[in-house]
Amino acid sequence: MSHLGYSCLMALDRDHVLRSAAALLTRKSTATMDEVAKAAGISRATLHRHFAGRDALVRALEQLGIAECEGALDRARPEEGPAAEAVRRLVREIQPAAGLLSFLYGENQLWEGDGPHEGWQRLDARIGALFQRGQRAGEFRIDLSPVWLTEALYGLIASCAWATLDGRVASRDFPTMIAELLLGGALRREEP
Amino acid sequence: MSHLGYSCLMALDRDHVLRSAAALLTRKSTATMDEVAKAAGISRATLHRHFAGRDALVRALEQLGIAECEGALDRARPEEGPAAEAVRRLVREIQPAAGLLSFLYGENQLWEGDGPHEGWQRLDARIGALFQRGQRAGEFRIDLSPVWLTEALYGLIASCAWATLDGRVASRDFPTMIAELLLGGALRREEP
DNA sequence: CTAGAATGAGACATCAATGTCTCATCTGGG
DNA sequence: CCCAGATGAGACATTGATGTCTCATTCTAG
Repeated sequence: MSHLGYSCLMALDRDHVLRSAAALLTRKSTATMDEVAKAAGISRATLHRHFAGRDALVRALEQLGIAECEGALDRARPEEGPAAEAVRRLVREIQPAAGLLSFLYGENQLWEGDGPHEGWQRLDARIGALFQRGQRAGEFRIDLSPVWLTEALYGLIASCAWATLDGRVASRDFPTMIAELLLGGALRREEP
Repeated sequence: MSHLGYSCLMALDRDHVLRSAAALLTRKSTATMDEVAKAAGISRATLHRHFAGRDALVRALEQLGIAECEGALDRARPEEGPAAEAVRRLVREIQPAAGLLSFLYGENQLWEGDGPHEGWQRLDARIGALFQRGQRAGEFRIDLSPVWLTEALYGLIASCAWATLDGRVASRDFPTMIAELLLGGALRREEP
């Protein structure tokens, strides 16, 4: 195997391990390094060659989660068109990362240090700006702060991801359930 | 100390320990038995005299959480008046237990056994029935299932409890933020 | 006051997860 | 074919939390 081929395979492996770990930890957040290794189909020794320890693994998953969110946000084009439509696009794009996000959301360890990772702050700011744009445009009500709307979006994503895991919500309904509740609420609208 | 007096004091202590533990674990869900004991102002030995182990402590907290929820639900009179008002009452009554609930919500360990505790099922059913009543009365839209609305309520409570802890949401806004978002959503209503 | 009950402090063994190490084996490129 | 790099299997020590135990001290009912 050439040096180029080697690097390439390592990178592929690393990504595969990361995604397997995300899938497992989504279901069982206390899984052992041994279980993570088995889930990825590699030995514990190799797992340690990729990630120095559990902490490093979680940090890598955090980076992955941030990257997926930023990608989803980019694809959702949050500055474009009505804010409500942008929110719907965002929820749709973020669905594949929902499991990983709900895991990270529950890792209090990540939020205990000297403030959250810079990446989360940037995401919070971008999503908050989207809600603020909707408020300025008169689309969104102004008595719910952008900060709270952002937080609520995360909470709904985590709830729905979790409810999807054991079948209380169908996977195909994920985008609708979240976006409709967040935007329109439970109250029935008056028919015009 | 008489046998009667003994039992009484033990019960008081037990409740105090339970509530201290809830307050601590809300902030740091991985707190040690030692930290829990210190937070309650007792020694680790005494803590073990009250609760056989960490598992027993978490189970007791689960019971407490269920009891607090049922109490809140009772006081909210979910069968009375408009469903939307009943939801608002429920959110208001449940606020004091929000921290404990968000801790329990994150303890995946509780949901991994042979289905969740019976108490949660009963609560889910009661809250689901409230949303269903609202749908039948034409108050709530029917394209969001009662199961999802119940799940979303839990998610919003957990998010808001967490956001309250580090000051992103003011404690006094808790009931409004949750009820308004859940019921009305982010979209601005047309002025009649 | 006195005896029994409860507590606090700490020693101690246990246990599970982790991190590190070695070595045999496998694989692919030269 | 041969070798460097990667892997898997497993041994090993370490660490932190846990559960159990003892004993001295404190407190309170009688």
